[in-house]
Amino acid sequence: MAVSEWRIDGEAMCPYRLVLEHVTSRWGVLVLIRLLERPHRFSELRRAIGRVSEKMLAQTLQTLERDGLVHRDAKPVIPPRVDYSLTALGREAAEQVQALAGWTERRMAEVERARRAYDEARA
Amino acid sequence: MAVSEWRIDGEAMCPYRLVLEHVTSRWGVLVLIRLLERPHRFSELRRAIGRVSEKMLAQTLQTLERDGLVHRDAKPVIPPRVDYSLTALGREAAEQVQALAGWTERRMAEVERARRAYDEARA
DNA sequence: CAGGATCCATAAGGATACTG
DNA sequence: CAGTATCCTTATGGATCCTG
Repeated sequence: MAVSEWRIDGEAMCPYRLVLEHVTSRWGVLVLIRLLERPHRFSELRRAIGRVSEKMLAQTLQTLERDGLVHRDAKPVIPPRVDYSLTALGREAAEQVQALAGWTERRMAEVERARRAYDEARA
Repeated sequence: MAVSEWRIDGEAMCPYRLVLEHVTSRWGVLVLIRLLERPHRFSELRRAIGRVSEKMLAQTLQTLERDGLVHRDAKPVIPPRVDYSLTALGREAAEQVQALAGWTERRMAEVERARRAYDEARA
């Protein structure tokens, strides 16, 4: 399958929304946050994130690489070794994403309180 | 259909990831940014965002309301009038989201340059 | 006008098997 | 090990019709 076929976009959308969707995508968020900590190999990322299929991880990494956020360093050795790291641009994106994720964690208790109130109000 | 059935989550995931997915969801991002500007009625939001179906907009608003980020004010008049606005919590979330969206817009040119380079490299 | 209900197309995502 | 290819299931999202 060509890269262009599995891209998340069906276009016909302002281009910046697309990047936004890439970095805020389910696995994009988690990859960026992990790589902010340090570079990771493919299988390290898989284990660190957990419950991500090889397919989705590969897709996510390729999308982020194409957007210039992630750098892929494939060493020509056997067995293969590929390291992923953030580019300067990717680091900026990851910091924004982490800020949002951090806010979410900090406010989680309030959100859960709101949910209980909402659910009770119509039960 | 019950609210619990269309919720974005299939659970079995750490709860904060869920909130993160709500606020970073395709329409969640756009709704929060619009409401940061000022309160909107349902159909105002539809027009402001563009190309969102009624179903998706309603779903998104309900999810955000349940999470305590959006306040829904339904006036008992005919024809119905419903205003949506941000709660204090929602304003915080929206500001984070807007920061991310702002970064994306500012860096768009760089991302497109990276994409061209990527595509050329394998064409 | 603000949505709920229903039906339908497509896309996201996972499992498995396979390869350099 | 780091993916690709294939098949399959489920979820997302839109169109349409309906109602208070």
